[in-house]
Amino acid sequence: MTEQIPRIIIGRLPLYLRALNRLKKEGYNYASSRELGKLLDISAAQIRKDLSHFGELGKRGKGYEIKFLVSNLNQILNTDVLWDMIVIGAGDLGSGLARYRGFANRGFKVSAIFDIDPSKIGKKIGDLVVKDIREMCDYVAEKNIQIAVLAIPAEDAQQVIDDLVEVGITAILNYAPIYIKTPEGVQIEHIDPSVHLQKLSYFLK
Amino acid sequence: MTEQIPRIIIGRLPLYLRALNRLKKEGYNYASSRELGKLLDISAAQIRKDLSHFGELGKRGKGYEIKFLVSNLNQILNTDVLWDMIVIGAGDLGSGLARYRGFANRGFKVSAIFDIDPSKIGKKIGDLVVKDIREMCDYVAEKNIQIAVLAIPAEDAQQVIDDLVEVGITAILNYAPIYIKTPEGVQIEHIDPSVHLQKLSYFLK
DNA sequence: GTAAAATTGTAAAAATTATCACAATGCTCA
DNA sequence: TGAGCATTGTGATAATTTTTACAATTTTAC
Repeated sequence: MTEQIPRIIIGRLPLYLRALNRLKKEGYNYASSRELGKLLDISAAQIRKDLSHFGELGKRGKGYEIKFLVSNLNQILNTDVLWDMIVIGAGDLGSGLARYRGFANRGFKVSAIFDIDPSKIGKKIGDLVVKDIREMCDYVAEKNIQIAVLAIPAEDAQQVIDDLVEVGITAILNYAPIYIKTPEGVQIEHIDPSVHLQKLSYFLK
Repeated sequence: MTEQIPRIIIGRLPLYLRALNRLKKEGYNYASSRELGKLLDISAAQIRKDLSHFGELGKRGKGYEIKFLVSNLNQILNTDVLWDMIVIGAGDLGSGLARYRGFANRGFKVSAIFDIDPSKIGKKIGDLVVKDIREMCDYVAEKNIQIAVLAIPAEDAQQVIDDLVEVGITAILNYAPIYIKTPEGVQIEHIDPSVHLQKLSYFLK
């Protein structure tokens, strides 16, 4: 890829993928940009333009062959393989993530979960056993893990991130309600339900 | 407010608020747009411009008085009151949300949790007891609830939303991995960890 | 086999969003 | 008290993102 694809476009690709997989499951073989747009509340032109960055993926007069487009999007997003992730924090959220069935068919797998609390270490969560956070760095280095999911209190987040980056983590999904500094080249996404709720409450009353 | 504030600006206000509250806790009384920007990785000019939509909230030469700005942002976002919310779905995620301590000081409170599964109904989660989903509509109508958090499988989401909107819900935080249609005036935000992870995995390898 | 309909891919235009640059103002400190 | 410093608020400008509009192409229906 010679040109740099804007991040805002990358952000929409997973939505296209999700919608396409749903249509596939419902038995469709083709989807037009108009149908897809209606399903996602995104303009058809935008979908076409977004996809056009990655080649001519559609068929004039017919639309996009779902299987083909799904395969292409998975390749673009690097989700044509299964990425091992670690979860840090075995509270309600971390446990939920470790047990979550929804990752597998999206390209991800929780391969270990860590906590600092001795009362949680050794506990079984789904197929996993909570490991001591002191084993975290060795685990990441040894298994060559690239993705970490942070489900720990805000005050511990920066230190843990620093440690993780040191041993090779390059992608972070952060549930701690705090902004975290990462070096160039380490990607981070934030999920804070309160932030979303506050966006919503602006419109209330 | 006569002019319409762009949604993208509204979306940043909760981040400002979160950073300001952190600074306040650390003992600061004033914050400049430059300091705030550094903390959030947002340009100082953008922060100033965003805030300028709501009046002259800063002091030249000094910065923004944190207490004053926090109070203003809370008023703008309607989080100067505590909103009762309901959570639908008492799985790992729903339970985690019901127990989550982080909502209270952000303006929200889980006031009830519902599930369809008889084995979950009646179970205690934190201070709450899981209610039968058949009571959901009456509860919303009677208590005048406006915010619902959806933590149920994708295939059930649209029907539940339709029911909720019918009885007066106007803001939805959706954890179901699916796009959902809502009528004009009903605001919705989506959280799907796989979508975030796929945005990250684009940059891997 | 042909005409009408459907749909993509994409240049150009429009709209939106972010940055720059600086006058205006208040603070700090000798 | 006044000079210098810091910082806001904001027009103007730049960059990015979205929409429009349509030629090119394929499919569909008769």
